[in-house]
Amino acid sequence: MIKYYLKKPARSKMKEEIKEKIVEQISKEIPEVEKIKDRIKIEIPKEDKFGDIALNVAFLLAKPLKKKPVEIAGQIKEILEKMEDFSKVEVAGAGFINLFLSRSYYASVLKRILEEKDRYGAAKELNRGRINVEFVSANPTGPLHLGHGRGAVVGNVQSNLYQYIGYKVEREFYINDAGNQIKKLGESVYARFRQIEDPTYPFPEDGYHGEYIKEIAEHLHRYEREKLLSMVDEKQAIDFCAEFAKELLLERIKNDLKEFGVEFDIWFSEKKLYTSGKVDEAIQFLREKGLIYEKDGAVWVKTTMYGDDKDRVIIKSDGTYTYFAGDIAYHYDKFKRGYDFIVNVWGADHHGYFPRLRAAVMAFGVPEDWIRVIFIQLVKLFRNGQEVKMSKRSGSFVTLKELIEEVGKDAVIYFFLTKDSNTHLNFDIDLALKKSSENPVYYVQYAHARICSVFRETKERTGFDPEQDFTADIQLLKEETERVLMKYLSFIPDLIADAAEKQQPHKLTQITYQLASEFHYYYNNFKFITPDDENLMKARLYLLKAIREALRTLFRLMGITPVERM
RNA sequence: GUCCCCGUAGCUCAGAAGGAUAGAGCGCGAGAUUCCUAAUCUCGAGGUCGGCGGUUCAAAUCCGCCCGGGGACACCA
Repeated sequence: MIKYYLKKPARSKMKEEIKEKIVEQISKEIPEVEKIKDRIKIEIPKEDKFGDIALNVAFLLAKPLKKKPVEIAGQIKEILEKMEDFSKVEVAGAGFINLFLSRSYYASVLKRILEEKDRYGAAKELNRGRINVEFVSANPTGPLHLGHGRGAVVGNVQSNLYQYIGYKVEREFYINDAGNQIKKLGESVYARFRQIEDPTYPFPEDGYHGEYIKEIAEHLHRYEREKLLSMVDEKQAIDFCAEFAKELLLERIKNDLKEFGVEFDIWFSEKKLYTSGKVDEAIQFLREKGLIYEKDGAVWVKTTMYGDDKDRVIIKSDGTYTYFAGDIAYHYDKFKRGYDFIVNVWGADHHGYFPRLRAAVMAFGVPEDWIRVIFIQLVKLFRNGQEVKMSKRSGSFVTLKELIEEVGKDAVIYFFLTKDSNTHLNFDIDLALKKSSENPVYYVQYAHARICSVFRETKERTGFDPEQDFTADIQLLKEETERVLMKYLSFIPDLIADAAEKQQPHKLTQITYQLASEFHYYYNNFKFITPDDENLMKARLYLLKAIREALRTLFRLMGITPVERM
């Protein structure tokens, strides 16, 4: 699937700040550095022996200076060694410059984390722009299934991420309450209603088979039997069933999402688009721009003007609107609301639909990347190593609600975020239920609970309560593991911002897992409760407290519970 | 036919938008508990990054061609 994200690479704050400083120093002796400035990469090496930050500057200067990268690196090393942000500067490999951050730098990082708490690194003000994220948008014709759940998590977490980097986000659910699906819903419910008294009453061929349809029919039979049977016109009865079922199912959807921690600011009704004349308004707008014409008795829009393969019909020859017409009107409405950009979270099966919608939207006069789409691939459920086959048509499928009831909200969210939304996801129910390190959800939650446990134990044993505000001397944290932890903590805002800008919320699970893993290692190799060395104890607890806040920041973004006791 | 996505360890997948010896989890093999939670950790084996060219100091990553898998191309919603 195509990845539609911001074309500009992430400009993370910390890396940019460091880069500016470094370039400033180098340019004093090597002015050529200004020319290759944009290509300088501030990298966080995978291996700690390569330092906290790696620079590729020497490679970039090789050509203009006509010297070997290693020689240039040596020269730059001497310049950077004078800067106090770095405790050590090394030249390695063919010309990498590895920088080691100093303890005083880390002290400021930890302090900042404890001040910002579970909003570590988050934008203080939502002044970067106002955007709209539309997701789930399930037809109110049945319960939410796993695909919707994945879309809900991805849409919600991506919204959180946008807020983290400073956007004001409006979450929107588009209710497909017009058209054939709702009609089928009404027919299905009505047929089940009639079958209660007359089992031979025909069920519509492509109707909805789920048990919930029967339940609704039974409810109607109990409370609205006379009313429905007295309707002379069957169509009227079907409409009544449709309306009743739709409202009920929509309520259920809302409740399921709420329990899942997902809430919307706007519930937008498709039906209202038509009744309020917004479709005609949008078509009129396009007509004035000369993008509308008639052919073969239908009305077409010239989407080819904006990169679509072919023009598209918006009013069929029978006079009714196509679904596309509704979508154009819907997006015209969003356009008029004045967002800086909008994001749509769609099932991957709508992939081919994107160019045409983008074309229509571009006709409104917005740039190409004003509309962005995140595609959600299929979720397959596995139990006992076997795929749990799902079919909505036959009515045999596991709903989102059932899955949450079985494995818990946190596991569902976490598992939905383990892979790029763009790739197929295998959901292993057995793994999600395991209470061991194999289960990543337990693993990360346990890290948090463990820190809480250490704090409780500290208070118990020493009388010192780490939950209170206190200060510590970070210089005492001399272990390699501690340095690695502080380094990782310092880069977390960059990593989150990166995930936000690339629209890859699944990176949050990776960031979280890595932090948890590093902490577990620390726990297993060092003692934190050391009353005979109170200063060291406080320094370590101070670090633990920062780790806990960073975990909480990540949990908060994902919507996962920071469990204090397990 | 046109277009899009994918191909990395036995399996599931990462790979900080071109960097150092390609990583993790599971699985496999070997170990650790008088201990703040073993719901944890340590070590090891395992690779032609689908193939062939190209771009450059440097390619799993960018470009071209080929092979294999999946998907999209409605006056459906």
